[in-house]
Amino acid sequence: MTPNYSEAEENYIKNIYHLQQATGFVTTNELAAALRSKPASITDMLKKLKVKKLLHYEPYKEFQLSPQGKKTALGIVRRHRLWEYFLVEKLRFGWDEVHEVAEELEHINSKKLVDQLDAFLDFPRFDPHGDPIPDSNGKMNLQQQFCLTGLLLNKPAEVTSVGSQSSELLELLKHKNITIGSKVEVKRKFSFDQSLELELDKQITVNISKQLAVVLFVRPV
Amino acid sequence: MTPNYSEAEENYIKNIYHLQQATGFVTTNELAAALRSKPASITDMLKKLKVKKLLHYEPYKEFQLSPQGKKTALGIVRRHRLWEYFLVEKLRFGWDEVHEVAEELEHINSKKLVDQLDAFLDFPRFDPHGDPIPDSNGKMNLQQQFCLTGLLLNKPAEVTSVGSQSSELLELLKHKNITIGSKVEVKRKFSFDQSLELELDKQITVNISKQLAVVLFVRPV
DNA sequence: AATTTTTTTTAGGTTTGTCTAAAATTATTT
DNA sequence: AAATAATTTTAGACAAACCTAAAAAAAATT
Repeated sequence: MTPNYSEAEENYIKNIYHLQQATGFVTTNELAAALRSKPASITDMLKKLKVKKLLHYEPYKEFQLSPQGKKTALGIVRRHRLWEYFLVEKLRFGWDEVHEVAEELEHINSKKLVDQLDAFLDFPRFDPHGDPIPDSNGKMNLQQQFCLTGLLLNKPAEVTSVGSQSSELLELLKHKNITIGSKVEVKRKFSFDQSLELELDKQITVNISKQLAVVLFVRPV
Repeated sequence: MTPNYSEAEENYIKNIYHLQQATGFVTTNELAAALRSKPASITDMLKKLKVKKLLHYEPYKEFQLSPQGKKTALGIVRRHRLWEYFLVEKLRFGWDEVHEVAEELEHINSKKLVDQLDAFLDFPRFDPHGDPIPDSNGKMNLQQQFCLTGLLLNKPAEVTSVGSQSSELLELLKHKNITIGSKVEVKRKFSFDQSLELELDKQITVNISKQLAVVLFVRPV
């Protein structure tokens, strides 16, 4: 039925999928940065993915996943997020420790395994980072979430996801006591450096740099 | 600390471990058959495993795992059997469907993942095939089980494990309604073909060929 | 003990996925 | 529009893990 792809191919597909969310297209250099490899290696693989009809690609042009490629990507994202949910809910991982292990688990492509895991977890719709989990047909709940920088003053909201899993970011969030689910309200905006003063869980007040604000996503409550 | 080995290396180590249970030593041809690959490929890898100090090996001689290699093997076996237990107990897999998926899961070597999984499962001591699961130090419960051919007449016993996971064997067991945990009693032994007449679960009577009897293991009850 | 058979190793080749260095193309600047 | 800079591709190499065919060693036969 659906072919099986190598771990390397899957990593390319997954990263192209995430990168093309922004503008619909991805460049060789962008993808090389995301995969921490060299542009020459990217070109090699792009040609292979094109032959396998996973990618729309012409030399020297930007590229994007074909419908086939997108479907494959959604399968990988589904597996990744289900395993993250499992690790946090069942194996008591911290939500900031799951990423690496899920990167390995996501490559095990057994329909029975994944669907039974989904059922065992009671068909969760969002992973521990707040990102939606595709169902077995690849359908995802859209999120009515947006960037913290766009949140109006004194509007109560809830942190739903973070824009990166870098350990630097997670360290900072832990230190500031911000997690998925934290209740926040923007109290002041400083135009000098675009930093924000935030009220956290109706209690303490913290300051947030612009760099941090752009990677925090919230939903009004 | 402990190095990380490739999937291929782990498969070699695991198979050498199982094969050397019989006589303490393994030959190139034996291992090639077990891994469904060619003797020349085996030789290549043996040299690499020797360099990594996982294997005692001299050209043209039989070989066996070093203490390091055995420890590594026990880690792989632990992961394999824990995942098998998880698949059967939590994800409702049949005990005859778990092997392939567990072969993939076993290669994910994260101490936290494996130890938390172990805890989540309540530290099971035996996998669904009746084989003992090593603890986090590599210690296993010895089994007081023996081959069905050695079971005395009219001694009640319980099937604890099977000597192979071949689909042919599993098909036959399913047909005869024999599973791990079945209660059996040997009623007659026919010396002509060394077949056995068995009473199953105090109810029906079935006939078992010698070839089948040698791969069934039991424990007196 | 010499010959034949079997087992194991060596030599050389293939595929996948990576790399560096150089060439080609596209984009930007002057 | 020409020159420069940035991006992308090509060419050629490399490591891992496999293969086939031939050579070497060990085991079994006569």
